[in-house]
Amino acid sequence: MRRAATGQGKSSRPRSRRGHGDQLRAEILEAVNRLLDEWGSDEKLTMRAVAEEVGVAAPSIYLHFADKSELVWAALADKYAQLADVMRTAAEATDGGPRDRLLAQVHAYCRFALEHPGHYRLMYQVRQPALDAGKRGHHPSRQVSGRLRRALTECAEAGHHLALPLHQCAHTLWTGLHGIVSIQQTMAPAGGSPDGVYALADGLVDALVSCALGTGEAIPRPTEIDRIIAASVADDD
Amino acid sequence: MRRAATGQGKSSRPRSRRGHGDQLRAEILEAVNRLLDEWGSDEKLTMRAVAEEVGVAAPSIYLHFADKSELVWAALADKYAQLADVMRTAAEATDGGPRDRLLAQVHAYCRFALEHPGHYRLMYQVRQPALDAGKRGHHPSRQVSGRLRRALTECAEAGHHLALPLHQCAHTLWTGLHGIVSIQQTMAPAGGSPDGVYALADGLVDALVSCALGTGEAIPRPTEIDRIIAASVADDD
DNA sequence: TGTACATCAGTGAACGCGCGTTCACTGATGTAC
DNA sequence: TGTACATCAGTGAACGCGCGTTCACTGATGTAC
Repeated sequence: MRRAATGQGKSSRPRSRRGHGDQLRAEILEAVNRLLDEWGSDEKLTMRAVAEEVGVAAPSIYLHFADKSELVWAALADKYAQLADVMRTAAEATDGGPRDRLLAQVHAYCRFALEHPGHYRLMYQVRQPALDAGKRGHHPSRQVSGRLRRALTECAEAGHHLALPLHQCAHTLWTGLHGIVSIQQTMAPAGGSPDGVYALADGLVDALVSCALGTGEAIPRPTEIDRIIAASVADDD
Repeated sequence: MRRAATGQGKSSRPRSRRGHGDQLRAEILEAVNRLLDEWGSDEKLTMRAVAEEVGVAAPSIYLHFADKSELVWAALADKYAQLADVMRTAAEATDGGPRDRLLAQVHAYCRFALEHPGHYRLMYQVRQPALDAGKRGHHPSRQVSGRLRRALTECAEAGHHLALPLHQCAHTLWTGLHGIVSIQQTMAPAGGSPDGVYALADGLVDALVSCALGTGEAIPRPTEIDRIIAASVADDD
């Protein structure tokens, strides 16, 4: 096997220059994300599969990651920020009122989940050990619900009436979207069209944020549960 | 090892009488459900663990089930009906209006999910191969969303205004509850109190079903998405 | 009533697989002198 | 400028484990005669 690059299977990868060993680390993370996107699932995400995708032997991964879970959470670490980013971008690309900007973010959320089911499952349906203890501060998913909360604030300031106190409203919208998306991914026929997801998400927004502009109190008074949610969310971006 | 019943580990089980071989089948299903409840997860649900719980050797399971997935789905088969039943019971035990009965069912749903997280995960977060093709008809989870839909119908008939068309409203309520519950189970600190779940569920109902009794049209006109949902749900009980 | 036999309920041991991970090793590359 | 050497990036082979599943087997029990 002189000519490894021409064989079947993934081609092997040229060894990094001295002092550039860290480059492999980045390539491994890319490979994990590529496989998650390609397969739409983490079921077959094994160390061997990742190594083959990079074009390297499996033990090489351990040069940069202590174990599999460290690898996976490293690959996922910036996904929350990435999701928050596509939401922000979608909002900025909208030239409507604050409610249209909210809808744009909601759609961006759904699109992300539908297009990256593998990542989405890991982000929201698997417990992340690293985060239970370390990294004092909140779960990174707060970046996402935080964006929704701010969009809702803008709606309320513009005169749209919210059906629930601010923080509770944001949390309900977020978990509601998650429910819509995750039921779709679990129950829907595998290849089925996900059009309904967007319509359902729109409906959820309809129920939470009045379409019409009203006068007077736009947000219900905080309740006990709203205060609890607000406290647990305090200082995200 | 004469005295198997006194050793450590699960005690062994007396052999069934002739002609009563099917009794083991029932005991195996009970054991699966017991382990799911005890562990709150299906992670360690192996054929060996089930066999030990019954007090039998692992191959004995294959006398009654072709493979592991057949076993698991057999154990889960009546859980949807069971959930629908606790919801019905909760509604019947309520002496309030239709909205109180709806709330009682919503609470029963949350309680079931919180008390049986292992079952709940399997019911709603794992694809059931047996159901993709076989058993012409709908996914058994329709028994649950069907109950919500009927409770919503009663609310509307009594004059409560629904924020969304009937079927869409029911689906949104159901997926919303699922989102609340599943985010709680994934993100919340392991031992954390689940009180917030009930409050969030109440809020979701508040957003979807007006508290006050109104006059005139109680349900928004069906939309395209509502018709799609209605069609896919047609004839559940 | 006694006995040979078919059948039934269940088992012990092992197979084969895929996985995460370890370990002793290799060969290229920069550096000290 | 040449060369010995330390270091770096990466590997091949294998370990050990747990899993679902198979297979030839056993011993009790009802039944035919």
